[in-house]
Amino acid sequence: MKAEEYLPFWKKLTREQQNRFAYAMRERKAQKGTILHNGAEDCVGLFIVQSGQLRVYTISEEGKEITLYRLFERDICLFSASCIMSGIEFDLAVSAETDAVLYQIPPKVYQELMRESAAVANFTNELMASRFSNVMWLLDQILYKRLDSRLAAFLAEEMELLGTKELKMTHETIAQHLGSAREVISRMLKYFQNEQIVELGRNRISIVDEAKLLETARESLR
Amino acid sequence: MKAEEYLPFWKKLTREQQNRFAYAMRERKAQKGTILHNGAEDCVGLFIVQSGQLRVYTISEEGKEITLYRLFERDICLFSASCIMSGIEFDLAVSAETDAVLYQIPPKVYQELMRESAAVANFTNELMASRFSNVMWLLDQILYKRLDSRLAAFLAEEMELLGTKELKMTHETIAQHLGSAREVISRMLKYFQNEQIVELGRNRISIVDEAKLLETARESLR
DNA sequence: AGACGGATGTGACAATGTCACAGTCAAACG
DNA sequence: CGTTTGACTGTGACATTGTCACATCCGTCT
Repeated sequence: MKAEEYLPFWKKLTREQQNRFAYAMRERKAQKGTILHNGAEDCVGLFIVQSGQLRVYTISEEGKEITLYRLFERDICLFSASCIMSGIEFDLAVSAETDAVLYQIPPKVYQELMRESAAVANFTNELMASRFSNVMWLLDQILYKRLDSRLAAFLAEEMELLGTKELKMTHETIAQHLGSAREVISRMLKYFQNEQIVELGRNRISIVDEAKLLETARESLR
Repeated sequence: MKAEEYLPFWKKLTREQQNRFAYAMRERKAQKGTILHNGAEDCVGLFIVQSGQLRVYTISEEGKEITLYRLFERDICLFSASCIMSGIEFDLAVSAETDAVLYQIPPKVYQELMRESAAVANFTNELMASRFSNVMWLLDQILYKRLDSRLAAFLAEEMELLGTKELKMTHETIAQHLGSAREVISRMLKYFQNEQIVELGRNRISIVDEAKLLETARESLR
């Protein structure tokens, strides 16, 4: 395991701390769809994403979801260890959007190091600030952007991530990403189809006119 | 100045660090309405609220506002020093909602201490986690609560804070707190008036039926 | 081929936001 | 003491998004 590549504070740890860290760290494979963390009660510890893609999201009491942000290779998932961070009073869920390989660090080990080392604590700070930034960005989107624009942006992002114009996903899934309702997404996609931006099939959305999609993602402020 | 009362990490600082901190700290008085911080460019440093009440909010390009959270006595305003926190990529504004007295800590001094002391860094962490929690709470409100419920809750909170049932504020101001539009708030207040929950006047909202107000704040999930 | 279940389509209506403009009140001024 | 001015509030029409209740469709498994 080459933890040091992922952790900028590595060099500032003592040899003993490095050993403790390395000794506690485990590799974990997760299949696509696995729920890695759900709510405050389970406290699996930090994840470092070695490969694959995670989705961090919230679920309301009624079961409505919205994606807060995603994590990719080299990203670190802080909130799967939210129990060790005092001050956090909200629940997130984390799932594997693709098959993924993770390094897992037990919460207690990380917590200890954070208390001992200013470098680790400051790193954790930066990490939290990044996630905070992601959520603030989302808040802006929700408050000030139209849904058609957000939908277009989402489709463009998926296209980018998957490297294909043929997206295999249901309208319901998209609604859960955007925090909207299936019917609304369905209508909007149908509208996109009329505009020749996409072509629709069961469980399939093909981007036909990428330029127009990006245009839609950009325009239409509320 | 009794900074130590406000700062749980105080006892973990060396005498020299304590001196540096105390020497750099200044008292600052701010009149109601003063904008203490706006955007990433100005970096005044941390505030500790000695008395009064601050409002932390965002403004969109079009000028729409929404209140993220408020700070009261003994609270610490982190984002007025957002420049020293790497990882933060969003802009907030902070204003004094009442006349206020603050302790002000220069960004560089705090940054230095954060790098040196794990206690300071961990404290900063907790602080950020708290603010993050506030924003997550707000996100939940926006996504899953009806506006009438949020409005009722806001009026109840104001009543509580000011210790009076006679609120002096404009519909526009309320809209800015809730991230809504003036017309919508006006209509909703008028509805509240019909329901004998409030009584309205120019620049004045009197809570008539507190029980009903609280009821409205509680019920009506989306 | 038929049945089943997940996925999508649709209409009606509710909630909120937007726009344009009208009315109204209170402080300030002459 | 009346008028004026600007801020505040009211209102209708319409756009956007969410909700609900069903209908329909498509692919897979018998």
